[in-house]
Amino acid sequence: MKKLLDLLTEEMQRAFEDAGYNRELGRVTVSNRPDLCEYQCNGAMAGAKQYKKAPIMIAGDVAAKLAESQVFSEVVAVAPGFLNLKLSEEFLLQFVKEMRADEKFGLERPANPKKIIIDYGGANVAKPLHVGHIRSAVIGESLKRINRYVGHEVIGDVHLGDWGLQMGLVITGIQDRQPELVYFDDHFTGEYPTEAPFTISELEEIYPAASARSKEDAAYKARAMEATFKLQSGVRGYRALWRHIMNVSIADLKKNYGSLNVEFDLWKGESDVHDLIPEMVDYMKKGGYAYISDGALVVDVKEETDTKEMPPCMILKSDGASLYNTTDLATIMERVKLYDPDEIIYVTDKRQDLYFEQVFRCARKTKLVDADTELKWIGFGTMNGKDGKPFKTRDGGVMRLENLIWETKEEMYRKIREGRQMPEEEARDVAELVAVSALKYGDLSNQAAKDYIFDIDRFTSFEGDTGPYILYTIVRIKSILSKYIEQGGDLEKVTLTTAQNESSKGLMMQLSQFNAMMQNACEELAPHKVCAYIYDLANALNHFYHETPILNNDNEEERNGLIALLVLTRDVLETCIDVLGFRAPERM
RNA sequence: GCAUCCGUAGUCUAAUGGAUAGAACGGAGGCCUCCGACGCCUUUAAUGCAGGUUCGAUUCCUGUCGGAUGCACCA
Repeated sequence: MKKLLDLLTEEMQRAFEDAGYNRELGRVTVSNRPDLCEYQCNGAMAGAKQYKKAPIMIAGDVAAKLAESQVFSEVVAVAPGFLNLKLSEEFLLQFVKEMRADEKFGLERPANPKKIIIDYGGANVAKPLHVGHIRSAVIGESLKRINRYVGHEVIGDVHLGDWGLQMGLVITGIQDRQPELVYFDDHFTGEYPTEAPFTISELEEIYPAASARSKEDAAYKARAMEATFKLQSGVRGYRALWRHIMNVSIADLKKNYGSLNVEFDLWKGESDVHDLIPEMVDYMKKGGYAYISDGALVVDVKEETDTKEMPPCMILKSDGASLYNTTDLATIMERVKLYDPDEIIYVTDKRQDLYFEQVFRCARKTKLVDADTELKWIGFGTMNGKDGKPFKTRDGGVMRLENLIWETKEEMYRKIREGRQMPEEEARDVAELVAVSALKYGDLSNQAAKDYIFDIDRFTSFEGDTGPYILYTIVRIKSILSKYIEQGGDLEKVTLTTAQNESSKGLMMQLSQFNAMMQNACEELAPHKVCAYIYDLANALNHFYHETPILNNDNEEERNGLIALLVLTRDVLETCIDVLGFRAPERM
């Protein structure tokens, strides 16, 4: 189904052509002066030079050709040359009816659906998620859902940090605590226990302790590096222990991500490409791409047009060890081999800008990916505290994601309790849903690249541009609809009718923008556009609700038409929050 | 030092080169015998600075000031 603006533009272009002007001038946009008109066309001004004619004259000529239009109910040429447009109610009704009949509300399916891998999350094994992980998870999840909704095949990969020195540190830490474990007995040949010798909370103590010690104690660090080496070279006991660390840690990560409605299709990590590295390095050497510089193996990625410094992409450190670049490049190689994606999207901190530029250039130069595979990177800004500095706990430490979520839920629970009578258990469940909406909407409503301030009071407020406000609006609609059903109505049997007042027309016009908005949000990888849209839609709904008696309307046909409009609004809102990655309760 | 990104009401945030820069919070005021007032309506206030391109610039270009970030053996 075409986009409303395209239909309006076609009509306008016909008029420009009929009036003897270039049809390309007839582009219609949503009015930015709603007090004057609903839509506008500025083409007459752009054409003034070309035709050596006053813009208002051109606009007048075009307006005359639209006097009988079925699309516009009003076309006025105003100084200096704007065409102010009002939409025909009948035309709008037809459009919204078609939209309602379509499973995806008029969103066009992509001509060539792409296979897209999204690499997001950034979790490390054996380290708890902290607030720094929230943006990648929330933005990545939304991009996955948006692309999937639009019709692409999307694979989300958490891409764990599960193979570096950190694993050696954890293993060494475990060895210190429990040196008697069979995993450290080189002569042990039997089956290793199926039960992990530690819990997640022990694991979470072990890593920071070991990490801190290694920074002061060189001998300890050497032991950790030794352990890392033994793990990577396949020592049986170390691999078995590593497996336990992975299992315990992944179970915990799934729980935490799950509480944010974030789900990954793949739980791959750096370890998965370990065996590919020698092959890749060999390939890069043989291809003449990689050379030794200061002892390290690097690939030059400078281009002549560069204005910024572009250090070479390092493949192996001077001690021969691999690093982040190595596994990321090997992962690209593996992904091409296993999935042959059309596009890979990385969602990371924006500080990694230069790094990904290097990796992408290196992957292209060395032909790990072919020319038509797109590599994209979305860099997001920092989540700051109210002081404008990176978010910290009250005592200045790094806050765990779990605690942030917990605090938000508690705050939400408190607000729900003070505002409504609701059974304890339901209040808890609702608080959870609303808290997730508060966190995610608070994050996603900003452009990803910008830093933003995490303000729990603002995010959890039911007023203003917040997740809870959106949910409130949905719940409000649901409340009327269930009353309608109680009164014997049937939601399956209602049909849209022409707009009965300005506010219902406004709501319909807002609804009609859905397909264009979603397509644009997908192309630009911009969840904040979905947020902006549903905020406007929620406002249009509340305004409409206030102006228009619905259940109290005595005319049955009109009442049903209004109910149909509510159903459509609810469905569109719920579709949008679903792609943002949260859900609405039935009551709140 | 070099480079990248970003500077919009008191705060937070939006705007393919188009009209009087759009919202939110906060401030001021109004609306519940009526479908959820966690709502609605009115009002207050902003493009860091200086140039340039353009009929027209928050948007493009140059300079400048301010902030964030990056500049090969971390991820």
